[in-house]
Amino acid sequence: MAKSKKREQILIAAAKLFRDRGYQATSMRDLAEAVDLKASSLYNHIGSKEEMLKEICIKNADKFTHGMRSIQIQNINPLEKIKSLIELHVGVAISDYTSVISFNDEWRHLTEPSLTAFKEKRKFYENQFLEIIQAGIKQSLLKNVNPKIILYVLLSSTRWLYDSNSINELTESKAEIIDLIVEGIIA
Amino acid sequence: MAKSKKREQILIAAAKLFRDRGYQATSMRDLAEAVDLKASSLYNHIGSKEEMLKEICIKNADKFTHGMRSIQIQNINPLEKIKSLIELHVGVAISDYTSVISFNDEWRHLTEPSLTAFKEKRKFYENQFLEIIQAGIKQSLLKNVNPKIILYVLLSSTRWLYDSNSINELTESKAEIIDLIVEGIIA
DNA sequence: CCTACCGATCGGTAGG
DNA sequence: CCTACCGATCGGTAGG
Repeated sequence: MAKSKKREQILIAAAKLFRDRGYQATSMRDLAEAVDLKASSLYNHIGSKEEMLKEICIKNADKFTHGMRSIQIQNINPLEKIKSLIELHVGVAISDYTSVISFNDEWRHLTEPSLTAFKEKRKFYENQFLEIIQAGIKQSLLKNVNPKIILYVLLSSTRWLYDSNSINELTESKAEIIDLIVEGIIA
Repeated sequence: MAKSKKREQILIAAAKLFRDRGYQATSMRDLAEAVDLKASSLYNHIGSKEEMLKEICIKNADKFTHGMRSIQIQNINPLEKIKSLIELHVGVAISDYTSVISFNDEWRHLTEPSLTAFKEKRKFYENQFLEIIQAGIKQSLLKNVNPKIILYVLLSSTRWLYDSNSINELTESKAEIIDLIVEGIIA
């Protein structure tokens, strides 16, 4: 097997273990076993345990950054942009639900300078999101509520998608999920 | 200091460390230092590291179970019950945001039989919640959407409250938060 | 409540 | 890619 292929396999197994047990509770020996290797052999493919976490976190952060960029340049109103952003979140969660949890919960185990780099990426994304919300309020498209509250409610409301065991049965419900979050639950 | 008082102090410090660093990344030596003790002395007050996690998780689970019970017996329609439940979630998060994160994220580090006991408590709560949602749909108070999706969106939409640094500035916004979740973000 | 210490396990390296 | 091994750290105990 090509070296990069094996590396890819290791990263996928790592993301899975990080999701199931958490970063700290995953040992390099666990990971080695999952890819049929001895622990020491992992280091022919990866630099360190943290390097894998960093790669998973940054890769996911970039998905959101790129999604944001392509939404921002569209000629649609802030409310439509928000709907697209929620769709982005649902889409990323569904397409790669093993690694998106590291992005959400395990990033705090990064050490400097990766930690700051990650947090800045995230902050940048949230600020862009916030600007869209503020524009939406200004145009009376959104309720005149503290924009940060709207942001946090929106960001968290898709956070069940990747630790639900029922993710498979729900992937076709994207439109319903967006509708619930945007328009509420009332009939 | 009375023995139970010190124990209480240890549990509060533990909840804080579990929230900030995660259960696995918190060592008994870290915890000891936080309460001005040597690691071995902790064991005069607590049985084990996991016992503390269990206590924190179960204590929080009980808050939700009790809240659910008092809401269920009220003579109000399903939609009003759901609003009360969201208020319960916001209230618990605000009143004890250091330990509610263990309840949400760190419980998976429990071992048997505590793990099953916890999961059953949680399942029971979710089932009760689900029944209220189903009744709401039946009475055409709620959108006719997969009730599980509604449940998960509701449960996750308050999950930002305890890892936000801005929790203090938002505690007065309880009504706005509930309104956003129930009625959506559109003006 | 402390000092002293236990076996187990950790991430990672040396050397081939 | 493996065997063999490193120092560090872990949760927890003995004994006073």
